[in-house]
Parts: sequence; C-alpha cells; structure tokens
Amino acid sequence: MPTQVNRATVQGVPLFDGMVGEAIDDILRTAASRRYSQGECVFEQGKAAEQFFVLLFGRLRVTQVTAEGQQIVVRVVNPGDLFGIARALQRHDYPGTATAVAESIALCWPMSQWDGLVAGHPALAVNAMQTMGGRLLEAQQRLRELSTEEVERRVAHAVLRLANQAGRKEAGGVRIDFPISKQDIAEMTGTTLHTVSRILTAWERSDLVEGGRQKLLVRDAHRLLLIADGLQPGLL
Amino acid sequence: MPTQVNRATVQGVPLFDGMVGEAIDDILRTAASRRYSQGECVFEQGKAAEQFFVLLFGRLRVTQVTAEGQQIVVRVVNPGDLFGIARALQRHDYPGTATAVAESIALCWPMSQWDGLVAGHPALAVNAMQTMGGRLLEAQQRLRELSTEEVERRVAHAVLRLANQAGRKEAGGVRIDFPISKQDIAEMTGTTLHTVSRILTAWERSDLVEGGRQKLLVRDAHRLLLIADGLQPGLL
DNA sequence: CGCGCTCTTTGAGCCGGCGCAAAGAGCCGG
DNA sequence: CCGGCTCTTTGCGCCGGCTCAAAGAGCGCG
Repeated sequence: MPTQVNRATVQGVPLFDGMVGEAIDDILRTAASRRYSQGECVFEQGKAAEQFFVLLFGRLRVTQVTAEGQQIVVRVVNPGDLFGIARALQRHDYPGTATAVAESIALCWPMSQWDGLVAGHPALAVNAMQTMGGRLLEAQQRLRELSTEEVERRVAHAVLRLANQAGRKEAGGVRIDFPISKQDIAEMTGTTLHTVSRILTAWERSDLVEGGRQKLLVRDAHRLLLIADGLQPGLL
Repeated sequence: MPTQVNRATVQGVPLFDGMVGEAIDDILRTAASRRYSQGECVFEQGKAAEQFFVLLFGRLRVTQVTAEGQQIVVRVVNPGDLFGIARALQRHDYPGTATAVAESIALCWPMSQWDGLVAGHPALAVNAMQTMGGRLLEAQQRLRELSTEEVERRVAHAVLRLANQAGRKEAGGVRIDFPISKQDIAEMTGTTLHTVSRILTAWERSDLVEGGRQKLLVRDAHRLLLIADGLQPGLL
C-alpha cells in the first residue's frame, strides 16, 4: 500500500496552481505514489490506459514505435509534468511508451477519476488545458522545424530545448541532467545517430558543446542559438 | 450590428456537446457571427488575439510563416471546429494566420470571455480539452510521418486526411471540397510543389486520383492507404 | 581485471528529392 | 476574345544526409 501523499509534495506542480489546500488534499486522497528505477517502463504503447500521472522527481522519455518498427521520441517528461492523460485525448490506450531514464517518482490516479476531477475542479481543468496547449505549441514548433530546417538546425533546436527543460547549470555550461544517447537525439530530430554524431563532433571542435557516452554539456548556448536560427554559417 | 445567433445554428458543434439549451443560449448571447469571403483573412500571425471562433460553414487554412519566410500549413479548419483559442495556449497573439479558402461563416467571441466560459461551464471545458487533445494527436501523427516516412507516403497521408476531413462523395470518388493547390499540399507535407506535382501525376496515371487546377478527387482511397502505410511498392 | 555489452566515431558511396529553369494551361478581367 | 495572371508540369544537375560497414571506447558485471 503506497504512502499517503502530502500536500507539500505537490508544491509548484502546475496542475494544482491556484487551487485551495482542501481541494488538493481531496484530489490527493485517491492518488498513489510510485517509484520507477532507471530503464523501468511506466506505461506501454497500446496498453489500456488505466492511470494518469504527475511526475514528482526524475525524468521520463516518451516514445512511439511505428508499424515498421522505427522509433521516435515524442517528448521528455520533467518533474511537475502531467502525463499519460489518454482519456483527455479520447483514447482508451496509451499512444506511446513512457520509460524512466533516471530514477523517478510519480503520482498516479485511476483514469476513471479523470472526468470527475476535471468536471469538479474548474481550476484543474484550466491547468490541464494549459498543459495541453503548451504541448500543442511545442508539437507545432517541431513540425515547423522538421518541415523547413536542415538537420543541423533541428539538432541545435532539440539540444537547446533539452537544456532549457532539463538543464542544470554547472561550471563551464549547462549539463543535460539525464543520460541521453545520440540515438535519442536522432529520434527527436528525425535523423540518424550517425548524422547526430558527426554534427556534435563538429560542434565539439568549435567548443559549442561537450559530449561523452550518454552525456551532453552545452558550453555556449548563445552561439548554438545562432545555429538554430540559421544565422551562423554552416560549421561542417 | 451582427444578427443574434440562434441555438439551432450550433446543432452538432462539438464544443457545445452535452450542454443544456439555456447554457448554450447564455454563451451565444456574447457571440457575433461574421461572414468571410474567399481569400479573406480571419486573423493574422503575431496580431493580438482578441477573439476566438467557431467555424459554422466554409473552410479555413491556418498557416505559419518562419523567420526566413517559408510557409507551412498548420491545419485546415472545418465546420464545427473551434479555432483561434490563443488564450488556451497561454498566448496573447495568434501563432498562425487563418484564411478563408472558401466562403465561410464563423461565430466569434471576445477573448476576454474565454476564461469565464471555461470556468463556468465544465462541459464546455471538457469539450475544448478534447478538441485540443485531438489536435495534439494529429500533430504527433504528422511528426511521426515527417520523421520516418519518405515524401510519397507523407503526401498520401495528407491527401487521405483531407479526404476524411473535407471530402464530399461524388460519382467516381471523394472530392476535396475546397480549392487546394499543389503548393498547399507541399506545405502540409514538408516538401516542394514540384515533388507533389510529380507524385500526383504518377498517381493519376494509375487512376488513384484526378487532379486539376486547385482541384483534387480521390478515386481509390483504398490503394492510396496502401501507399500511405508503405505496403505498396513505390509507384514512381 | 578483463570480457562483452552498448554506445560512438568515422569512412565511402549512393540516391531521393530539392533547386533552378522554362514551357504549358486554366481562369479572370477588361 | 484576348492578355496576363497564377498554378502546374517537366527536365536536368546537384548535394545533404542516409546506408552500409567496421573500428574504437566507456562501463557494468562476473
């Protein structure tokens, strides 16, 4: 039986923004918290969507596999994010697979609660809608990139997004705060790990980033932004 | 002064699904209806988002222009669709431009009403959320296509989507029910009008579709689906 | 400590689709 | 009915990035 969840635990979770303490307590009463170790799967593409979640700590990667077996990274789930809300998308199964890429803790609710919560807590409905809105904008931005930009710029955009969402400042730059492979970056940008490797190697030569096995440190976000915006002449 | 809007006008508009008549009347009280002639712009990218809309009749195309001047088609707005809800995306300006591609009529509300409506009508909030959910799924599907499929399959998917959303059955196939150019299709699929033209010409030779200046008739949706799913050997 | 895994780098060659260019073709306005 | 749009078709050459191939490099595990 999972521990009862404390109100303080969800301090700063956008889903509960602007809600009074009692309402939050009420919602948390039906929540369970669960721990996922690195590599563990939170839910799987195609499986019945029986729960929705809020990530408290750690980091998840959401992927989809096509009929042909090609994989793409849909997004990265960061602490505070709502995820697995298939019900809101009018689906009964999960459209993707969520995997813990670092030690993680998530709150989970039975999906059957969703409709009632949304209907009973207008503020929560608004917050959920804003979450989806943000996700929609990001998806459209990626569509624009994929349609109009060549690979190097797309990779630059992806790396900057990672740095913003999952970056931790450290001496000499911003560290992507979870293990990420070239393959992952390729699956975020619609290219191959080979091409990503070549691009990062070139960037490394100009001191833009610093790589390593499943490691990435952004040394010069400003110049990277120039590349992302197509202002920097191609470095390759 | 626009005419007062009748409850019957919004029969079947998903946004009002499951709402009682009085609530709908109440919401319609602050709505205005407006007519847009073909080519007219409903709102423009970057302009202050002062209204949100529901399309009653006609067809709109929503586009975005990148900093470099490249245009992409974000989506097509069909009758019954909610659009221009920048507020729900936490934006104060419109992220794209909506243009009438056919004679159209839309209801519009001052954006300032949005928050109150969503907070005051849980059913409407749920409906709006499902709209956004559907849009998010479609955006992710397009991302998957753009990342993993070669051009011919992407065009097939785009044409099938158009046929489903804006098709009208007629003798010999499904007609795309508004003027659409090769350029438009190119901007939906991240390619060039040249490539689209070549692909459609090839399809025409195998009696899959029938083209024409800003016209498109899908003659064999089933075989087109085979191409979209990558099962048909390349026809070029 | 060293074996074997997975992740990464790098080379060489090829090709799908883009860029450029120019000629047709439907449609509107005068 | 004609002139001039815009939209479309088609040819040709090139090149960005993918494919295939194989060698290196961290890292966990026994």
